Amino acid sequence: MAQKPGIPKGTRDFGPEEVIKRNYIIQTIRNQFELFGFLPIETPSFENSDTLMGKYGEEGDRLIFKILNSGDFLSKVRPEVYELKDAAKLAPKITEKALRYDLTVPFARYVVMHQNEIDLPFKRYQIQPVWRADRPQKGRFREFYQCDADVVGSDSLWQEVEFVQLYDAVFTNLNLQGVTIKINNRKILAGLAEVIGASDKLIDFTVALDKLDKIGPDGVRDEMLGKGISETAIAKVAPLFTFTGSNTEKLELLSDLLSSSAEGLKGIEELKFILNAFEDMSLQTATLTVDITLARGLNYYTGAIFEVAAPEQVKMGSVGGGGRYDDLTGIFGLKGVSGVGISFGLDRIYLVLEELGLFPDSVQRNTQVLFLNFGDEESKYAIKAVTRLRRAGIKAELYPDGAKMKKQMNFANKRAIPFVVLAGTQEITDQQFTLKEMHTGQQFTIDYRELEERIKA
RNA sequence: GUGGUUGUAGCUCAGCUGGUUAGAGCGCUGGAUUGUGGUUCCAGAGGUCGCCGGUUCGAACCCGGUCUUCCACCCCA
Repeated sequence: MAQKPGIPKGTRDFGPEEVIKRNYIIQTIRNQFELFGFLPIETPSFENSDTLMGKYGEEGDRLIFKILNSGDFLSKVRPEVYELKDAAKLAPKITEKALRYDLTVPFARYVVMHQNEIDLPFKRYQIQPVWRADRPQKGRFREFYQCDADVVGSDSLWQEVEFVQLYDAVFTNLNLQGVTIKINNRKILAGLAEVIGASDKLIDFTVALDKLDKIGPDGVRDEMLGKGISETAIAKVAPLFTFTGSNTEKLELLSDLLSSSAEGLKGIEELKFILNAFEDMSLQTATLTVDITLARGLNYYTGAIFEVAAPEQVKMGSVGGGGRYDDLTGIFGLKGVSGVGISFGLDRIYLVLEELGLFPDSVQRNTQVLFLNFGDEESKYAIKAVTRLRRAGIKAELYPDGAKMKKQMNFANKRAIPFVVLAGTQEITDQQFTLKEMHTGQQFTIDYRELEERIKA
């Protein structure tokens, strides 16, 4: 009895057309990464559980795919632990490995393990799949690709400036105009929480603030109240909820609000440095905007926070994110090494480009010429020409079977192959080829030289 | 993880208040056309109605469970 095949929830197969388009995006990103001086690394699909666990917060731990130990793993669990039937206690005993959840933590682990082999500052890029045990939605999968570029070992804010340029360069080269690079600073968020006396509720505060565009000022207020932040405290920062203005105006308002917070003012300074860099150096197609409500990845970011929003007409979550983390490698024992990096969400960029019809025609080009098969003798003649064409850089194929012409022509038609060559006994005698241009239906009987020229043209 | 939603031919979908052998369009295969595709015409193949169980004389249709899809929340690329 044959079983009905299927793939796990949130995973996908990719057909030839999709893979070609995905490769186009990856290649574009990779080109820019290398132009900016990043070097490639790869890390294993799975890590030791304790490398990953606890690095992404409580929510993150839940979303990490754990790998069941091999062998008779249950017999090694102490009976009293097993009897508790507490998944949180039992899991670490029976799942010592877990699938990679992002590329940043494995990179931090890599830096610490290879600290004596790498020269700081170290700029690396990494394009690999990651896995999350999330519930799938549009643009949200359980297996997806991240394309990360990070630099460790430099505190310079010029890195942040370059990452903004890198975002701009990639999206410009993908012909995706109108993306918004949102920037914020964790120190500003911390300063705000400090000023309103809610430093202990920093995460609740920022998570609520992050929802502003979704639930509105009243929604944010309600959520903050619900988390135990007082009415008077909220009133102090309420101007932020409704504030619109230029980047400079936003920073002015923040300077007032944060005048008593050293940390907050430091954050403003950092933000200003980055913005100043773009005063006489413009971006190509992206817009850089300060967004105080941006609070992603709070678990390890300590300075700048980035997020890239797709053009407004596309309903899609962010297509990229990143930020600075002053002490990421500290958890693995290497102190005082700062890192900053960004990530591109390949799968979401794909959906956006598809929706906007931005894949260039050239990425879909496949076989350019198909030689029909009229039998073994004729094929012998054809394959020689096929070989010559391939050596000339032309994608050429010989139909493998001596099937009916209708079938072979149909195949070329469905595959959208622009040229077909017919070479039967007559052509062989004359040392010619009959080239058919599928689009127009025109045919020419010509020699090899002209054949190659016409296909190239 | 919480709440909702979806599933019928390869694809997009019909299928009435439960009632014989479950339909259409497109696609597919063959033929009209033995060296000529796209158009046309003719014929044909293809479904245990997501899966398991229940109610019923009788279930694609009602009920329960489960898987899947999509959506909202949570969170995130």
